[in-house]
Amino acid sequence: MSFNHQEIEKKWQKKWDDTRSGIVSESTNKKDSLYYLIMFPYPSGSGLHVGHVESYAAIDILARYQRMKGKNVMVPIGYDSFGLPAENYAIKTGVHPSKTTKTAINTFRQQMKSVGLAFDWDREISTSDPEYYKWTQWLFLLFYKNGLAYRKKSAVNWCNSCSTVLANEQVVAGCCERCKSEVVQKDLEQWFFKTTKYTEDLLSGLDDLDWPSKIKAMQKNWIGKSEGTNIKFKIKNSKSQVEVFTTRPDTIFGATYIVLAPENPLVDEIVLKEHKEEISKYTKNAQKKSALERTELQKIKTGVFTGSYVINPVNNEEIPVWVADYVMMGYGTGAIMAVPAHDERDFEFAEKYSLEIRKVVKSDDDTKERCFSKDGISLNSDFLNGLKTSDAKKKIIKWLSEKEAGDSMTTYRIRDWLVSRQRYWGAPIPIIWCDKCGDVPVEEENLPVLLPEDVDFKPTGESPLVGSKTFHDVKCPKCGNDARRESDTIDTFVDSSWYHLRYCDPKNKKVFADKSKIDYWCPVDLYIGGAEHAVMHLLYARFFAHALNDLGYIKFKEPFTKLRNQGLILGPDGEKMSKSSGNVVNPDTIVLEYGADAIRIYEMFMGPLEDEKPWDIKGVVGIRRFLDRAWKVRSKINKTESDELDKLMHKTIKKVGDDFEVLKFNTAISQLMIMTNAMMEAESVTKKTYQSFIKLLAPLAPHLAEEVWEELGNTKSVFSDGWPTYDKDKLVDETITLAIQINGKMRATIIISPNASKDEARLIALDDEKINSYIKGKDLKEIIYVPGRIMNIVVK
RNA sequence: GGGCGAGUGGUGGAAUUGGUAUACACGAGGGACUUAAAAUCCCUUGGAGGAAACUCCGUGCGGGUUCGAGUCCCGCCUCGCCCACCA
Repeated sequence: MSFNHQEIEKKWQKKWDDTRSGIVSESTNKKDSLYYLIMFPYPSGSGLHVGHVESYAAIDILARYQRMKGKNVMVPIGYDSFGLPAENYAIKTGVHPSKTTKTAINTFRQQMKSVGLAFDWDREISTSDPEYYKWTQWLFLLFYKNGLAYRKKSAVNWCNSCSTVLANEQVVAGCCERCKSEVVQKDLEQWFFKTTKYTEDLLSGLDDLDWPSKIKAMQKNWIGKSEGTNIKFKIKNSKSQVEVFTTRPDTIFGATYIVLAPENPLVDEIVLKEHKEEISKYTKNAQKKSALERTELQKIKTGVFTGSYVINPVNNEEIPVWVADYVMMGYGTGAIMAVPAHDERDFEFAEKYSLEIRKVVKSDDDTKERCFSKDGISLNSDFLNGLKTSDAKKKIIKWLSEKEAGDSMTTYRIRDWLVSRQRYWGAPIPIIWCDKCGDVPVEEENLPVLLPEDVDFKPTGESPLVGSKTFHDVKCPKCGNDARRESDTIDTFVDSSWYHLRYCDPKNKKVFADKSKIDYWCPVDLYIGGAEHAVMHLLYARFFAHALNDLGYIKFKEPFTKLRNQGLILGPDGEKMSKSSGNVVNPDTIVLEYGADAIRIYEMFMGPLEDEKPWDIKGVVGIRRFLDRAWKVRSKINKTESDELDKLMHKTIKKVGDDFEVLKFNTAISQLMIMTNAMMEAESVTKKTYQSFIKLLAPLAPHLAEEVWEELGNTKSVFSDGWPTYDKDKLVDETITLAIQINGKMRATIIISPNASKDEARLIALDDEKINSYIKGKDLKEIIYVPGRIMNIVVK
């Protein structure tokens, strides 16, 4: 006999929807509040994925568990609904993104409800909703007014395929993070957020976070702090100087040439007439190259001599200045001093162009032909000779700074966040351009700046908003003259940088969220999502929190106290699920055939939450069998049960609770299976024990638990009756099997009290026939006894 | 090149953080029920040897520490992910 999951699910899902019991979270003065958050989904047309179900089920189970323990838990849900897929779909089909988005959201909601997720539906938000993006625009203006949003012309990443600029974080190995096509450099005037204002805070803030070390490392890596020295080389026959950045100032006596990045503004200034043509050809060519080409591995280094020389401050030597695209403008000062004897890249370049290679650091291994880039002892370096690299660095920095020829300098890889996009489906940037007044912010009472409907979606390199008749032309709020709106939209990563704040107070019309409500819920106690957001969303959201903290809007700097990444669920073939491989598992069909409880438990039972693991439909069948057995235990209910069963129940209560606390759902489920098997084997089970079991199962299998609970004669929800408690005395057994090792090898077991003394244990062990056969005729050297764990008899 | 992580049965994975390796589940084999199948229930299931009691081997490889190592240390191998001409 099997239970009818379809009927049960329909019944309880309706009941939960009607009563909203235990789901709606109020900010009260109750202290025990928890804020659990999952990274909200992009509502794609293909619907909910089994990967979504994994993290959502995990959060849902924890939330239900904590609510049973009396905590006030908020688990909100919403949709990251602005973005390119809907817009690209519109370009192809002509269907407006708002329409497809609405449909997709309805599908998502229905699917999430079908797996019994107890989200607080009253807090549902959607980033493309004007009620939401009004506040995205408001925050943009807040940043603008406080100097955290600014406009600047610079070389930016441009994706031809997406027809928009991209932030540095959205360029992966020279390609667009979204569409994987090549990214090129363009000189454009764009809007930026000043993330670099909080660089050090973003770095140090990582220390106290309970986040996977990998994500912390990635953020650290991305911020890319590098401590080195800025050295000034005077240009011969000029008042100007070249500033270079190096982490090895101790090798300055080995600097045999200088390299400028092609984009370095100094190039034009110092290049000699006879070299001008060649240089401009080279720099133009370099600019045309994509970031991918520039950084391509094994690339043959190229460069051109400028004709100019600089003076080395330590020995007044004249050093030639070259331009080469192996030096990047975006890092350090866009110029380096080349020390070919001690840097691989410089070595390669020097060999090619026959530049001097001068050794100034002694290596441990002189037989090596190639350059030596590790630390060693300085030589051929005048006053640095004989010093260890670390000491030489100190000495030269002191020397340079005294001569005002250089100083310590810290550089970072992180750049300000480019937030404008030349695309339609996003929040319009709330700025008005006036010929007289320049850029003027839209007044607060005129927010939101609504997305116009009368646009041609086709990207032209300009924002599609440019073509709108209703949108573009406005009066300047300052002077009243004819003006035009900024037509770019805001990067959708801005939308998702503050949604966790809006959840605290999603319907507020006066502020983005009431301060007291943010104080009550935030920061987020547990955040679950994919690791792919390591340096984009998570860094941006942290920046927002740091900025809003700085501006006095929130009390905390770090928005997500604890973070966990769910592992990827692979297809049955062990490959990443994708439409093209045809290995995508649709949760709907699983829910229909095996039930919502089965898919929830199966996804938790597959393995540790953070691991990558393949889908196996046989596993779902196994879980369904377990649920059927758990259901069938009802027929065993009687007045009595064995002591062993009672004890096992208490152990199970402890184990399941402990495992939930640390998100080890797989072992919690395994314990429930052990309990179920024991109940099925038992003569009878008391109602009390079975009810406790059902409560433990309830967070995992809420539908089944509610149904059984009601059948057992309870009138209120199983979730309203509290989490079972265990009796400590019942966790220990009167006797246990103790493993006996002889010389470290497991040889026998004895039955003994877990807290027997060493003498007692020794007596029993030495009385054992089998043990005796091993130690007969040998010298007993030592007996190691760990009560309740092991005894090791050492003989010779 | 740098950083992070992982290697345990046929498979997914357990192992109280140094104490009976392989819990739980899947799969496989055998049996019961059935006209038959499905479902369900019971038994077996790391490898090798043995009729059996039992013995030996066994957590990627090689060392080490320890009474005792999947777990700690040193040196390798393999795989995965992230970053990378970062000066």
